[in-house]
Amino acid sequence: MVKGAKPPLRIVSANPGLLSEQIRNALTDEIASGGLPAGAALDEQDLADRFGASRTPVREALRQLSVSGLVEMRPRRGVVVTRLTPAQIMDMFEATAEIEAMCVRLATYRITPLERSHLMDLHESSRALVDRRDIDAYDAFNTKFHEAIYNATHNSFMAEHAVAIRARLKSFRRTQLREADRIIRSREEHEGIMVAIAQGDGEEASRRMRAHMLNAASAIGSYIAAHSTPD
Amino acid sequence: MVKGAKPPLRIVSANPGLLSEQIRNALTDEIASGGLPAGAALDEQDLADRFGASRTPVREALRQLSVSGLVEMRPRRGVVVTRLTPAQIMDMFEATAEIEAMCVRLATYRITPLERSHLMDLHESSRALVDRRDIDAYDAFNTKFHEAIYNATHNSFMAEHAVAIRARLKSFRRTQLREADRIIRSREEHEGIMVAIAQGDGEEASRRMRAHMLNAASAIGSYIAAHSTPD
DNA sequence: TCTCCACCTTACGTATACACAATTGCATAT
DNA sequence: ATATGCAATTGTGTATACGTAAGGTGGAGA
Repeated sequence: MVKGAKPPLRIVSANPGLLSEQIRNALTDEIASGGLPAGAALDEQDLADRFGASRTPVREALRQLSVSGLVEMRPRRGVVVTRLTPAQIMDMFEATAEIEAMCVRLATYRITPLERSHLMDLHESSRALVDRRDIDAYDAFNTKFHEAIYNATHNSFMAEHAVAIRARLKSFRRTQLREADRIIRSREEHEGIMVAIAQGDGEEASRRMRAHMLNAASAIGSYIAAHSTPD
Repeated sequence: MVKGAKPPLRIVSANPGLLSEQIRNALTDEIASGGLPAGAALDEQDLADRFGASRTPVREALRQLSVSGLVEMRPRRGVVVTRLTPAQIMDMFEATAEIEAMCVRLATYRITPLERSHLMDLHESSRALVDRRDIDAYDAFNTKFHEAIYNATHNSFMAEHAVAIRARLKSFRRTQLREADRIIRSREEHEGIMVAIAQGDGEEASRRMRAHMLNAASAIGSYIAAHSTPD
């Protein structure tokens, strides 16, 4: 392996796969995390330079992101990170609330004992995070909690869609947990949902989930209204 | 304005727009209509030749279709029209039923008098189509009927998603109407939904819509089971 | 006759080149 | 000084070229 001094081809954990896919994932993360703020112009050549690639894979990544709605393409006028109006954001939160409510209703009727046990463990684990006010960890837990519910619907199409929509709202959801004591109320609401699931009352779980999501939405509603660009 | 003889900017009905977009729309139609059956291999050069274009716009169209789930891309192994398992199809129909039920519940509470009037006219117009057993016309009406309900949610995000999912299932839905008398029962179910909407009973409208969609699903369930490839 | 390996063909992934539309800046006229 | 039109520049849209991985085919060995 003496000649192995060549660049180690770092197929270490996950092979590089398609360049366009790497770029797509990187851009998705940057947009979701707010690194690329809404309205930011995405110059193809700039991005190509940044990723050390040519424009072709960059273009393909941008085309794919436009289908997901993360970016907007104006023909011949470039690509920008989608800038959502407060009304659009609220529409998305409402849709999310309804979809989550739907998922938890189905999940209540279909969850397996093993899945329910896992979900309860997950919920229990969040107590420590709330006590520590560890917002980042709670946010990560929150995603796992909700995804566990999606999977318990045993409808992979629905689960995938729910995950996609949730990811789409990621950047907005994080701000909401910083609202005073929202994290505490969030866990209390989860508690109520868990009780309803344990009782096998899908309708009640559904109502509680909808309220939970709408609470989260209104927690950031004022934030959005206050910080929305006054264009 | 004599010099106004300049080219009239022909944004008349639809300017040609982007080549990749034209190709994407064409492929979407062909897949939805069954012209390109599930499992069909999509050779980039072949498609490029067919559309009189180069591979670049074809590739971009295919990348976009893969995000919508209409085609599957295996890196370095080509693109094929997505072949859904019966289980996946049923998952999609169930999800559609739930989403439609959600939409009609919201729509019942939010529909404007004008929209309700339009919806009733639309429903009334379907009687003649059923009498004539005009399946193609009824299918077209059906799409308008359901989309009118989506729009009545006054949540554009939800409406767009519902339209997208409905389009995704188009090729399956059409077969179902050919089932004996399904078209008659379909209209009867619409009737029940309209009554619930008129009474302002969103929950009832929701239940009826779910049943309506699940009836449609099971109407083709046996068809799918009978015709599914025995791989 | 079956299996395995090497070679070849095909077509995908990426890079690069070119054409043209849109925007921007400046000059000119009102 | 403001508005309007022209020109230059920038960057997108499409075409083409090239490297290479995946799959097929033929031959050789068992």
